[in-house]
Amino acid sequence: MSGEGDKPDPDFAAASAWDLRHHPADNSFFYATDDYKESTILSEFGWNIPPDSGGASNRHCDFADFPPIEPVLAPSRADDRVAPDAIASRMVEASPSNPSVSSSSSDDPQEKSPSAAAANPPPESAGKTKKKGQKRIRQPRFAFVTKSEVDHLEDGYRWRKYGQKAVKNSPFPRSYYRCTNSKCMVKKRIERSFEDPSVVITTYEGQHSHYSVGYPRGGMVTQEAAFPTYLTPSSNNSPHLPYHPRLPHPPPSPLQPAAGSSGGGEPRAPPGEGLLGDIVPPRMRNNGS
DNA sequence: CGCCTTTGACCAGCGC
DNA sequence: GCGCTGGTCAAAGGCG
Repeated sequence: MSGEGDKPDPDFAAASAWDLRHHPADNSFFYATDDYKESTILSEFGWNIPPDSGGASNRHCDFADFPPIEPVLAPSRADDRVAPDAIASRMVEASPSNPSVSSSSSDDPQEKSPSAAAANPPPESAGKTKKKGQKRIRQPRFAFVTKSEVDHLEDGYRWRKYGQKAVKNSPFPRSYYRCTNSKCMVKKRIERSFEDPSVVITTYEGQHSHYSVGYPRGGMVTQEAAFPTYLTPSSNNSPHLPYHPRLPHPPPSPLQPAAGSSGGGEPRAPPGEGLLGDIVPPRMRNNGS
């Protein structure tokens, strides 16, 4: 990372239309843009965003084509006061080739601690993760910056809100959600950017341990049932019928923030709302400096 | 009745 | 050691 913070990343320089956004509360970085060439740029990040997505404010992406989710940004609070440039440098470290990053998962030494069972417990104990005296561990995290009027974006999974906190330096509270699947430990945080209230920052943590969407009342729902209408990336102008993420076979897949889906997600989402739009990938590619 | 959100309290980690 | 902040728990209430 040395030196990365004081000179522009070639990729960043090329992507002049990108707007660096720093999420101070979590110390995460995002690149947001309205330029359609982002798809090309995103591909370099390992994200496959459909080029034609019907407008910057209602964009979807095909997460199913994503490579295995890589760890992320979001260093701990300890870095809160680090200058943005320095943080950007840390992001470079947050790559597979730099497992030293705190957010790394599989090789996180903390997983060997007793608390590992708490944060990554066996299925039968999922849901009751935190006990007094047990240490928290960080699952791999990554975030999306989306432009949406609603905070909670449909992503194909069902979530249960378990907390809300006021965020320092932000007038908007942060909401904490947990996957309702008892075997799934995935969490996500949702908050609005204090810089741009129209921007929703969704941070996923962990990997879904189940294949499809959640389990709506009445039993498990298959993907086909959950997504009766399949919209291709190029035809997803309708906000009512989100693009169906193509889930890989077989499961489980890496944490996949299935783009806009409504089936097993929240009970409902107002038409035109709650869909992942204007998605911006976290910068987690090693820029190979 | 079951699931969900809300909300205050509690805990852990970190900086000073 | 203290204070701050993020993250989580769990009870209570609401809703379909």
